[in-house]
Amino acid sequence: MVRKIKKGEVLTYKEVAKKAKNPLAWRAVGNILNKNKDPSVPCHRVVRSDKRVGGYNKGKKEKIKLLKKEGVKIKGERVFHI
DNA sequence: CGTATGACGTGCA
DNA sequence: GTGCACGCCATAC
Repeated sequence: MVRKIKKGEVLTYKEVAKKAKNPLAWRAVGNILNKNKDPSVPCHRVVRSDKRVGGYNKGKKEKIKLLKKEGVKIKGERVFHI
């Protein structure tokens, strides 16, 4: 599911879980992503419902940097919802 | 199979 | 805005 996120897209854990199948599994989403450090999965495009970057296996800083590079506006730890 | 944990979310003070 | 507690699902051991 996360793999389907295109460049510049920013979905929340809830949205991902919802599209995945279980709208209530958003908690597991982050959990799985964390352990499954798969480069094929742009997990850095998944943010919290608060629009915060959340975390990242390589560090939230890297996550923010990647997002900004892709054209996502980020204010510190905050992400501008598109 | 049961327990513990987490890149979380929501509610309340 | 911040901190605390509770609840939820999937995974790991």
